[in-house]
Amino acid sequence: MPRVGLTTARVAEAAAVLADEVGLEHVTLAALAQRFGVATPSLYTHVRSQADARVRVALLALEETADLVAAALAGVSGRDALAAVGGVWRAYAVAHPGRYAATRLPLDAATAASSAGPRHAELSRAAVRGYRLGEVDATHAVRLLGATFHGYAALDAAGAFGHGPPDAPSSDASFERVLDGLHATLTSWETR
Amino acid sequence: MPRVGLTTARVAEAAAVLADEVGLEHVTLAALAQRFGVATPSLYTHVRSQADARVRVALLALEETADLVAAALAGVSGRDALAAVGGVWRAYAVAHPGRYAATRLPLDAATAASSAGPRHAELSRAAVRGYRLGEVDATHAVRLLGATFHGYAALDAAGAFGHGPPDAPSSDASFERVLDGLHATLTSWETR
DNA sequence: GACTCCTTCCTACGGTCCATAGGTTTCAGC
DNA sequence: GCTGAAACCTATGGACCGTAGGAAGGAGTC
Repeated sequence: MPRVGLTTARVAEAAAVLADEVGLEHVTLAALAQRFGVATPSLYTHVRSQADARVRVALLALEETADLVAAALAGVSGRDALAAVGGVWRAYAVAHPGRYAATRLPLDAATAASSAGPRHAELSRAAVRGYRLGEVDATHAVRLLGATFHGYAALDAAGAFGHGPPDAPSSDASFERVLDGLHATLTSWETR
Repeated sequence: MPRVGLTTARVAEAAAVLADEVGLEHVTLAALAQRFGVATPSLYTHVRSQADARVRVALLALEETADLVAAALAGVSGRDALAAVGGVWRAYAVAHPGRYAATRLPLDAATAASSAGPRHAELSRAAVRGYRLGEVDATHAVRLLGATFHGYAALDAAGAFGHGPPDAPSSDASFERVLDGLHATLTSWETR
């Protein structure tokens, strides 16, 4: 029997592809094994459990999005920087719904610390650097950005913006207004 | 064998309690049946499937939160109204994590239309009424509020605000700043 | 080129759960 | 007491997770 050449990384990658195709909650080890042409238990050499496989999708997606955000942020500041970060998440959530959902998984402290999460925090701080905020205010701003962008992506993914009347404004239009709002808020962010 | 007296409503209520205790993803029909002292298949008289049970938790939670928001909004406007709506969601997400998670489930169009979702949209519109926005801008504002509050609750629930350094500002403090930001944005929300 | 041994991958298995099929019992109303 | 519609049951099949223990591929050694 020829060996397939499984590795932890290849399993994680396949899990990510599968997640995008069928949704993160349908990423089963059975389906992954079938995709590799391998018996289910063989995967346990490379992944500890089903939950572990999903966490690895999250780590992979966090790395990917961090790279995308870093690239999008190059050479821009102010509202453009906000649009860059928000745009990456919005586009990623549409293009890779399973991976995006994985980024919303709660990670334990050690895993979170060694993930690209801290890099995301750094990138967000960089995105608001142009607004010349203090240390603490920058933290608040990073949280505001994270909450807004992820909340927006989540509502969009859940179809919440499509449940209204047909003449309602488009999600794109609302997103521009959201960026306007964030920009205005950060521009005149007087310290309390 | 004495009958337990199951009804769809009682099953949904039990599912909600269970969801808060063990998490929405662990709401199994087996666990529900055990809680009632009943065989698993007996539940199918009242609920179509496991997914149906979870959707019913969502509908129940949307009703509950709509009532809470309506009560919190009574007699307030402006920033206080924003704080009222946001405060309800934040408190609910902490007090009823399983129910809250259920409110994030995607619903099909018919279910969404007959849920308390439209009432939530109406309530949010009422919350921003004091800012005297136009029809379209009000829609944008409602989306902004929804995205921000739910994104914030999600990040908080995922522990994203606890992964930072120990001297980072509290989640409560950031939330106040978020309210400030939303208030400032809506106050000077010039039409494009 | 045969040997060794680590690793990969296998079969076999037990357990939990969802969901359907079809029978039995409870109980309200007559 | 009778009847019929429920509620609730047992039996069953199927999907999946995860463990145990064995067989086989293949890299490195002599």
